[in-house]
Amino acid sequence: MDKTFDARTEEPRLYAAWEAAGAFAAGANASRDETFSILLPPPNVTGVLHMGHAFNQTLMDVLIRWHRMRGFDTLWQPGLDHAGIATQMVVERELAKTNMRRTDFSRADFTAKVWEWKAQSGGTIVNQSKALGASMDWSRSAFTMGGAPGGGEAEPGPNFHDAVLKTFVEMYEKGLIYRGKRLVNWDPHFETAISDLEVENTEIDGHMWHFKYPLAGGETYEYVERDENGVVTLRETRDYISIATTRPETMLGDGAVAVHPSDARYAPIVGKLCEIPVGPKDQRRLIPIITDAYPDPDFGSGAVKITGAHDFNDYDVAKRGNIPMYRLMDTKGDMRTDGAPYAEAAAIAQGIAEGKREWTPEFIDTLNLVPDDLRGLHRFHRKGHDDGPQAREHVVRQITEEGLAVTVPNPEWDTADEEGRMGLNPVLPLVEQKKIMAPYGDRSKVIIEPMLTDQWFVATDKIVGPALDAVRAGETEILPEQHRKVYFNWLENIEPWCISRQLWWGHQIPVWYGPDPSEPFSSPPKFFCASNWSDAKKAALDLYERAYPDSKVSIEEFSPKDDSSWPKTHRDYEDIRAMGLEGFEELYPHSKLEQPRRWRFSGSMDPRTGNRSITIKIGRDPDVLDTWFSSGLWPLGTLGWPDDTPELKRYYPTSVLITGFDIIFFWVARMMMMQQAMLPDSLPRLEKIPFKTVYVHALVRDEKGKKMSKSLGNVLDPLELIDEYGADAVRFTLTAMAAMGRDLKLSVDRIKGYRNFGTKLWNAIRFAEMNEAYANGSQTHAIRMPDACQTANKWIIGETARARESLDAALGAYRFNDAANGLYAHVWGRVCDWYIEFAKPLLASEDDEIVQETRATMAWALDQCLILLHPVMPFITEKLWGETAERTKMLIHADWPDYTETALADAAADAEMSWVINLIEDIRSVRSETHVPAGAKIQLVQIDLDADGQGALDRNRALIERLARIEAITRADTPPKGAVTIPVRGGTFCLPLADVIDLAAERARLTKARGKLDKEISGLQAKLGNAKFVANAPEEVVDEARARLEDLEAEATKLAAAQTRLQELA
RNA sequence: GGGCGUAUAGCUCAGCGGGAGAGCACUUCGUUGACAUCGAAGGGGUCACUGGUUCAAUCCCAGUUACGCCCACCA
Repeated sequence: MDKTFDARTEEPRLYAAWEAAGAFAAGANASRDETFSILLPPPNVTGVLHMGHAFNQTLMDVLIRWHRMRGFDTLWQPGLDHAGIATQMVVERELAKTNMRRTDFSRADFTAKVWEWKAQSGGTIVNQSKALGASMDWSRSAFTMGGAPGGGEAEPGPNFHDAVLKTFVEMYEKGLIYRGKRLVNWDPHFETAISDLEVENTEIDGHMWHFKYPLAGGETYEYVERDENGVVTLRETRDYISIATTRPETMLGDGAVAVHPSDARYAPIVGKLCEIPVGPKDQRRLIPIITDAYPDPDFGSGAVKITGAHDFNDYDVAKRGNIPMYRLMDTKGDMRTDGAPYAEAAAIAQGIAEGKREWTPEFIDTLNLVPDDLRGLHRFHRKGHDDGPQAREHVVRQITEEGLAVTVPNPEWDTADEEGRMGLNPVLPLVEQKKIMAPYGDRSKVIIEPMLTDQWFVATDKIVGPALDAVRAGETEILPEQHRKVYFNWLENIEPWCISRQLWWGHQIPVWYGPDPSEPFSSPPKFFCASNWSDAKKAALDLYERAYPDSKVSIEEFSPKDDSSWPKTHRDYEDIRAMGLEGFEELYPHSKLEQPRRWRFSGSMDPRTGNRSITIKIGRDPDVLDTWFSSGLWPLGTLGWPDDTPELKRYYPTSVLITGFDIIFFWVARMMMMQQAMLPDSLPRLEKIPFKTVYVHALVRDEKGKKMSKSLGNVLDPLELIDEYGADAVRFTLTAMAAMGRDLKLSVDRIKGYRNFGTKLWNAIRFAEMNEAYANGSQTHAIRMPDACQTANKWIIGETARARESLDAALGAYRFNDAANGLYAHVWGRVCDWYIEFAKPLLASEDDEIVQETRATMAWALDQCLILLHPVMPFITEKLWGETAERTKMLIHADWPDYTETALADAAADAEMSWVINLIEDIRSVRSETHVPAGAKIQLVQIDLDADGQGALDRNRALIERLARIEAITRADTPPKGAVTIPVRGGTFCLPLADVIDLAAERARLTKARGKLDKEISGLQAKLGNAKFVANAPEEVVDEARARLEDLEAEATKLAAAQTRLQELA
């Protein structure tokens, strides 16, 4: 055997052997009925393996391998997530390299490109997981877009597409999914809505501007400010109301100014109109001053402008107060360019404000209240763009120039002399530099714009109940427990989930739109929700035939050439208007197309027969579903649902989900809701819940505790680490550091240390090989636990049983760090440090029985190490397993032991070996402290010894002599002069070191030892002297203290005697 | 603003009601035929602070301080 394990060449070979043997397949090595199943949280197709994956896959693999060896019917279900935005982004970036954009392609052509990309470079992460040793059942690999159009036959795994559409349709039919115009988070970069969870709030340096909204008609009022005691601190006549804002560009869409009902300062002007101070002077809009509970009188001026279409708070206020809302921006977040010129739009809005006409939701999109000079500009100036001032900057400038900014005195004005004041302004506009929280898209890193658009939502409040109940009842256990609270907190306050995305890559929403028969040319549309075209068509035909009994109805699919954006831009709107109504006006003269439609309604009447025929084109919603909607179906979808597959019966509910805390909301909570919503009510609750346990692991950080990130350059690449130290070392490190509930700081030193641990094991086996422990005369003997006589052999058998029990207990409780550390301590600290050393003299024995027994014990004990270590360090252990003997099974399928400490441990042997170990350690310690050369052999003198001690000494003489480097053990009645005393349980030993001993050093040693002993003795005495302790403490605690005191006192006596002798010597 | 968490050896962290632990680092010694990716011995801690509960507190409770993280709409 070589001196070390060559991980780089051996690991891939071993992995290939496992794969070739089908060792990972579901049910492989199953010898009992119980199942154990884990779903891999599907990595993004775009993904590469990072430390987080390595960590979470290691933990899963440990559990899977452990259960597989225990004979469970295991399934580790792998797969990939199509990752809508992320993937589309990657492919668009690729296209950008050749100066192409997504919109240069048709939707079908673009998605074909994505599929192509997926086939080429998607899923590299799969092979990377293999390097880690992950034993997933690759034959069952799933994909969240599996079965979707464009994927082709090559796409393996279950038909996820069918499952997703079925889910949508069912949820729609049950009223769990609805469409509505609501304020959503809009990503202007990707031009899509995103969910609340995809928004990251980040603190940035912002400004707060203060502007004056003049009262209509130059009206004035007494503005009075008072302190807490009601004393007037400011009184002035004002003709304006002061507003603070961080987003001046949204002023254009204001519908009102709100103050708190209790705010006395503004009471005189509530109900009056004020003017938005932007736009052409003669077309300024007037808006009402209203009251609402939302404004905080103590913040800013206490007055808030209400822009319902671009702010979540304002949206609520506007809905409460029926305040008009106007969308100001297009899908890119630029100021709108569509619709009528400003003058026309403003006049209509003015009519609404004055109560002359009613505001309807249609105005949100049809009225463009952006002044002509600002149309087409960006919302605000973007850092790093050299395109000058944008809407925000212009608004601020215009207001300031007009003198409508709230001002503060210019500090320079006061200090300047008269001449210096030339060209200075006595006052400056009030602009506060302020930290503000800005919403960013988690992928685009662009500021999110709240936008009023039509989207699809899941009525989460209707499906959240079972997800909460399952955890509350403990039917799903969340570990560590602190995450339960986080889970509850989020679910108890859950908001509707926006699931539509204006992307191309994803599951297209299975809803077709058609006209309402009573109002075929105006909104709202009729929905035909069906999982395929023919069902949708059938539903449409059914509806329209009933609606138009006199006509012959035919249904066709509407397919616009370009359905790239939704909602439609102005240009699309014009196009559609131009396409006209195809000759049906006579029948429905009131029709007026005001909005883009995804349907066509046309008809004709034969003037001779009077027969009417109607053609209706219904069009499919171009949007796709949020990726998390499909990954939310991961448990059912991967197992073949909606078909009633054997896998579904067998492996659902799954045993444990291992995932990071960052996706508890995104994924875990949604899976908990969706599986239970989709499984039939007739199923027992426990059979609907997707996981018995959710183990939430912490974050892997760098060694300084920083989050690993590309921009910081502190990313540790698991593949590089595996290449350098081997997968086993990386796995062991991650397992050993996986203490529940705490982030782990990963350092290369630690990995190196565990690589050394592998080498240690390797060399222990090498030693056994050299000593023919495994050979035993025949090539293929079975390695069985021997019936040992030698104390050391009995002892290691008991220790092994202990190690197995505590390992199983640790893994059973997901205490991975305890599992790894226990293994480390057993293999290195007990087997290598002590047992192999003990075995050396035994193997050198002239008694062949002792030699054979020791060989057999060693082979067995080391075999157990291989078995117990295998889940954590699969490669090196499998290699050694094959190296040492001809085996009937690979280690990956070896039987996990079930022996117990009770059955195997021998208390007498344990006591004896700990006596021996203590003696050896004491002798070594004295040798080292008295500077006896390490190589020198010395005498050991036994002074007195009780029967147990004598027996232990006699039985282990060879071990003690070898490990403590003792020349010979002799007896004496009294310690020789100058000897160093070594008290042991039941006796005293001496090391006659008169010629080498340093009296002063020995005196110091004894004094120190006494000091330590005395301190502990007096502590124990005080404790035992306390009547309350004796009365109240459990009996065994008191007994233990007494016994310990006795031991310590005996030792102290011996040390005292040694001190006296030393004194006499001097 | 709400919630959660963490403070233990120089560093990274276990432990968590009855004797302060591990790995790394450090010091000294060591070519004892498994292993220098090693072995042996050792130094190093008022277990953040203040109170409380208890016969007993690093551990439980309350508060303080410091540092993290998550959620949230203060214009």
